[in-house]
Amino acid sequence: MARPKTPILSKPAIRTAALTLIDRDGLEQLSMRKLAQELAVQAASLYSHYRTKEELLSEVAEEATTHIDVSAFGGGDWREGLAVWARSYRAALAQHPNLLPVIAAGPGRREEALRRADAVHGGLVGAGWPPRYATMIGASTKYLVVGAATHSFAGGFDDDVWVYQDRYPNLSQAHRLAEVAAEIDEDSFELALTAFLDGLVPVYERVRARPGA
Amino acid sequence: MARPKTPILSKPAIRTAALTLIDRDGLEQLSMRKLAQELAVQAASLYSHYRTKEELLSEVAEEATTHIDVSAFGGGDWREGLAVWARSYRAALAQHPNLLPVIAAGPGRREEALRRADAVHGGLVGAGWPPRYATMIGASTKYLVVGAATHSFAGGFDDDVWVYQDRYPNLSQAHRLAEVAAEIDEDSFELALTAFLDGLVPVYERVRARPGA
DNA sequence: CCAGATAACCTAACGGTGTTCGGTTATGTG
DNA sequence: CACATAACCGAACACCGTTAGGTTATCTGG
Repeated sequence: MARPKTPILSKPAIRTAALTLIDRDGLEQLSMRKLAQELAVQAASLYSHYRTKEELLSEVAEEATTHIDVSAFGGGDWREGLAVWARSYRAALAQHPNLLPVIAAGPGRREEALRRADAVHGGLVGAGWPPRYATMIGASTKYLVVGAATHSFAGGFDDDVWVYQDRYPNLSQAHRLAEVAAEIDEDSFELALTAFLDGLVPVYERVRARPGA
Repeated sequence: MARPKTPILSKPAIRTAALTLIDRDGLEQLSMRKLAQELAVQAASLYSHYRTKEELLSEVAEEATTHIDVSAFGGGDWREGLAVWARSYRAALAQHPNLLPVIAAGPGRREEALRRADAVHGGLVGAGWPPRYATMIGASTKYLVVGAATHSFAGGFDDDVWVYQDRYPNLSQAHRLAEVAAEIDEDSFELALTAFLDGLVPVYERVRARPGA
């Protein structure tokens, strides 16, 4: 068999299949051969559309993060802008947890990621933050989101974690609560985000009062 | 050649060589064959000491995190305890940035990591936080540390260059940019940690005033 | 003191990986 | 209608983690 009458592959089709496999079996289970098999094709054929596996994963990541919302900075309310951004960011990561290492590995050459970073930065500056603070706050918020996602989704403790309870008495509470891990994750993230934003308020007032300091 | 007169390998020697290679060439460049070569040995010999590569990496990670300091919870000052923990945690990650994915992948079965988690949890409870909050605060602080480390070390600043331009508009040489990025990372982390801890104070007072809520 | 077990290395191989090379054939273009 | 190109395939390359089975030095029990 050689060239088919109608093309079997396309970049979007490859991306969709890859993301499906990643969601189902995990990132490290994805191989070019398995992906090809899913598409009823040979592995080498994928390289007509993507030059490397890395390039494919990068575009998959880009596609998975398109719904991150940076629009809430419009009103000049930096607190609301950050909160909406952070929550939608986290939601995007939560939708495809197995993809997280790819996204966390950095923006790479993903155009949209840079555009969003620019919107956040501009929104903070527009709301009155000095540029250098805007940089730091944007980075810090990302820390919270990515950090929360990694530790929520990355597995954490093993399943049979009860083994440790007698040896680590203080953790027993945490482990009991691990039954509702998703709820704890959510609450922890909200607590951290709220505390962080609250803690930023006095900094904002201080900086605004004395712009030169 | 068969069994040597004096053993060539040992678990510590393997760990040290592995960490050296990881520091020098990056995590994904480490293979059992290269590691064996560095130790003047065949790859299969490593399996007399470590059952899998994963087990080896886990112990390397454990060794690299031994200096994380959870002792500051002793005085009952939860704010100081968290700050010392977070900063020493971050310092440990910064010392071996290429190892970060292994550490970020979760405590797994690493004894020391669990012991420290227990100490943090116990320290917070001892300082007056309800167990449920202790769990969330411990997790959140880790979010900050791991998130900061992920985006500082793993990120490759090639594409994040624009972020720094407002602060250092004249800086276009990439080699000087690295140190600038490090400085901004440091400042961002400190800002985030301080804001987070500051934001926690009113929560603490609220929770203490009404323990049932 | 010697026998057997064990420890620590070896060579060779298995099944897997990402990727490349050189085909073959259908389609779009001059 | 010729030809370039696009889209597939089969086979292979150089790696990877890991295992099986072999060889030899050292340790241990009788």
